[in-house]
Amino acid sequence: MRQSKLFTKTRKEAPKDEVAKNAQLLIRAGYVYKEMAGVYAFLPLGLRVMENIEQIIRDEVNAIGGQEVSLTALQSKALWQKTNRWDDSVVDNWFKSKFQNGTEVGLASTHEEPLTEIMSEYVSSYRDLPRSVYQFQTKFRNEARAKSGIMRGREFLMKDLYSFSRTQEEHDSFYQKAKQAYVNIFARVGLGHVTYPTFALGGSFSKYSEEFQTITDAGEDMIYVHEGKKVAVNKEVLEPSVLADLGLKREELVEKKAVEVGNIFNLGTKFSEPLNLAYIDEKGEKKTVIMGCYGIGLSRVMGTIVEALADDKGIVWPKSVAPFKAHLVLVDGRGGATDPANASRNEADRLYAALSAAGIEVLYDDRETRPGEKFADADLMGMPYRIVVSEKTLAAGTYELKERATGATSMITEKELIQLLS
RNA sequence: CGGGGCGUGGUGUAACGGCUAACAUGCUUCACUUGGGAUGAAGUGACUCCGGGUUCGAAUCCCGGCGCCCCGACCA
Repeated sequence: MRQSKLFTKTRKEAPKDEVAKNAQLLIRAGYVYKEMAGVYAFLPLGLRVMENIEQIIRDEVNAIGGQEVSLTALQSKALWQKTNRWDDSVVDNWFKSKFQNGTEVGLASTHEEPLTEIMSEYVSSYRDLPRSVYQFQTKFRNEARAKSGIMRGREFLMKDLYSFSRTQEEHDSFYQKAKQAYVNIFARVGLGHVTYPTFALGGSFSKYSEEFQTITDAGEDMIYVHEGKKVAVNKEVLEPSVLADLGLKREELVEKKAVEVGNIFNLGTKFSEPLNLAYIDEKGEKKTVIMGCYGIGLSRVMGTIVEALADDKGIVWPKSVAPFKAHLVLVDGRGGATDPANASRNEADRLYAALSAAGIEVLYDDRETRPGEKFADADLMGMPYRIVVSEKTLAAGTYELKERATGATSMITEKELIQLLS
């Protein structure tokens, strides 16, 4: 994409009303737009990042048999009353509204109820199980206090996966697969080295739940990390009995600030019981379905990547999620865009066309501005590679390649470039 | 929801109760310049968050609202 055509622009200064690094950088670089506290719009570059994260998650969840759906944001009061989760004294972050005829509705903050209801329509025999179903959905939570930029919003995109099993053993087996999928996902989005499966408070059906926590100062949680075993324990369950249970020694654990990027809950029959999700087994007996739920906040993951990897110059995207793998930067020759004999511009145009023809999408900074501004913008926007075309590189017959994460530069031919970016 | 801070051109800031609300940046035009946010010139752009009040006079003081940020509580 030609940067001169991109409707967003970068800003030199951070907005006054943001303190969080993720929001400051994402707004400065034109990835997101703040609508109100805890509510952000995703602009072209930001949407591309979000879609990349989404695709990685989709890959991994499909690989363990997840079936994708899209449930509704509007929820009926009657359904949530069946599980006693409609009342504001029980769930205090509902956004509620009414139809014109007075019927009360809510905006979903999670989807256990509606999906369990749907499954009960289709599950009746042991032959119908196990199943796992997931979606990417905008969740609405009326947080008392939105904070930390896009990391804790009132409206945010979440992947929520739910599993339906016949027995505890069957559930446990899926649980392990889901956990491994999460490990893969966080590795692929570039957070593997700072993300730990973490034991936390369980729900009503298990001793612990598991969270995936990413180490960053922007985090809200305190966790205790065991580097060797690559696991951690949330402060909320850091007790001698728990440690003994997990085979961990307190002195081997290091305290770190972290943000919860994913979680896994054993739900047991908490929802299947009241909503009547059951099956008839081989012996003709009626059994209640065992459930689990597995969430990942995509916008939070995006914010966490910025927090964890950015440097003082700006964002540093992992290749897997970057809106574009490379930022092609033209250092203009004399005459700018209007000079047909501007060799640098002609060559950059040609290279851009050649890359496009090879199926490689890059962000092409063809603007008529000075090099310093372009380099600063490229650093801020954070594409993994920066390719410079200038009179200098023209004379050398190669291009300059700079890696955003390391700052390493090298000269590279067109052929090598196509290979690198394919 | 408790506590604290803050609302001024698009953005970031300044302005003793007193001149036409200043500076920087952005944007437009011209000149010059082209490897790390250049330079000069000319333009553009603000009911100082909203509503009341005090005062000869309010961006500034007072009251009420709304919004934003931070700490805490909360966080399926």
